[in-house]
Amino acid sequence: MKEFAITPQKQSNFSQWYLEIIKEADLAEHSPVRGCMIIKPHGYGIWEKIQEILDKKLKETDHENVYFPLLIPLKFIEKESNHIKGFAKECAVVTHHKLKNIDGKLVPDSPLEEPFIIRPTSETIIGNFYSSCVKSYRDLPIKINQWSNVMRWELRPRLFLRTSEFLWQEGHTIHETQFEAKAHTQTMLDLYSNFIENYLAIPVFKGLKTPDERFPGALETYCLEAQMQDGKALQAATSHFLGQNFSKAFNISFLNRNGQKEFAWTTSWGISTRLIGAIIMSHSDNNGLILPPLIAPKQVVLIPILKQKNLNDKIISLCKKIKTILLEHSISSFIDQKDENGGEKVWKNIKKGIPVRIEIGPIELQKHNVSVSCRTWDPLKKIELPIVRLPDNILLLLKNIQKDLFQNALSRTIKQTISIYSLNDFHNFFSNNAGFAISFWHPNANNHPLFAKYKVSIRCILLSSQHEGICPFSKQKTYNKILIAKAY
RNA sequence: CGGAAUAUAGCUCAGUUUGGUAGAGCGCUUGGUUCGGGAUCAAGAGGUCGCAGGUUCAAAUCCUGUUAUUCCGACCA
Repeated sequence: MKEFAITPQKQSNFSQWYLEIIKEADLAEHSPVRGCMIIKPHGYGIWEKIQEILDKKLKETDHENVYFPLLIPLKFIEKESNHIKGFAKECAVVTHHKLKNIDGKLVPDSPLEEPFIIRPTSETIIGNFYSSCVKSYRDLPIKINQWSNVMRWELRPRLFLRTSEFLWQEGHTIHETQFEAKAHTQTMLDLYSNFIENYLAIPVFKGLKTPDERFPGALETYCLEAQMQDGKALQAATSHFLGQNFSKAFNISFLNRNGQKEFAWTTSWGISTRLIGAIIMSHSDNNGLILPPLIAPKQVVLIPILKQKNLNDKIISLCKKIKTILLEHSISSFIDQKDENGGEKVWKNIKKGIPVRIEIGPIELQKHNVSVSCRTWDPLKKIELPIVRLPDNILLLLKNIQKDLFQNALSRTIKQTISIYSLNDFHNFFSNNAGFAISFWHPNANNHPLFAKYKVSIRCILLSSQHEGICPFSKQKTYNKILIAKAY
């Protein structure tokens, strides 16, 4: 037996380990198109769970789903100057509308009078539409959401973390007042952090992006930053307060309660398939993927052990019965009936990160027991559970796995996060450690050369800071604290 | 988009220096013995060597171009 299922181990080569997890857990593959991935059933199943849970939360908070076109007229992007600056460099452009056959080769034909871009985000096309819908304060607020794909031409793609095409959810809201819009930006940030911590079991820091890292066209960009097992930061969600920038660019105006014309206040916010990368890099080990039960497409795998032909039918029907009983308790499961060697089958399910494994063979049949193992345990450890009250016990195990994964990720994050108060601390920490440093910071502080030296950046200005201190970069008094880290 | 490395069977790789009939292990198929921790024996299938040109009697091997992947940088969610 191999010592570990995954080679290389995460301690020796984290990025290769990450790619190996994706391969061994059968989540996704490269496609013939550079930067675009094929998301396979197990990987897409995780995305569907994310969609299912988040979609419900969005609807509970009075958002409605819509769909806008993939193609956006070029002139829309030109209307907001910061927006152009941010996205012009990474837009795929559609310039022709048919193909011509020349000596067996197809070449683009019939240029479009006005080219389209493939959406990198939809603020512009949505803004354009709502300019004609919004007439009165009575029309507001408008709270919509879109599940879609977007394209941002990437120079260095990585599966799930940075692909040219990715799947996401983009919410857009239009409000009567600045106060309401700002509050909504915060509400969505909170909704995301609850979702990511409680379902994906990933602890996050809430923060505000510095002007350099802001969404192009936003007045404020809020974010959630999570620490991966290698100590690097991954932005897990964003929420933007767009002020009146887009409403002015697209003329979203209304008559207010005093009968005066006013520009609306807008927000946008999103999460993407990148979260799947965050799940992998937060929880997985050298035996493969580990999925938090609340996000696992299948929470339980039932493995029939077919040794004696006369008992096989009984074992299979017991598996089916247990599957039904589990489903009645909202536990998703599947029977792995593939004709494979038992050990190999077990390892495949370990690598895929299925939270709970149940084995049922002649012994279990006789004892009215099942053998149960959790993905977070040693692969060899098994316990016996009676079939009566099985769902309650499984629910408890799933709950414990979910809790343990969050606790592990949290204690690791805490362990790899320190407060620094001087340039010397900065130097000492990053020359020896991977992780997060928290420091006082004054907005007037210049970009200090230490950031470049250690290839770290300001991930965000933390929302939680309350006390006054001295910024080590500018020596000025400040209430701001920043999170400093290497970033994905 | 700059720098470096790689591309040969489903996977991991040898063969390239010195041009001469395409190799191994694992996996796959079939049959046997097995099966409660990545089994084993036997037989078999499977590749115009990333792609396009060029040199040559002859190219996986030499030359030019190109594409993809991995890592580093710049850029970004």
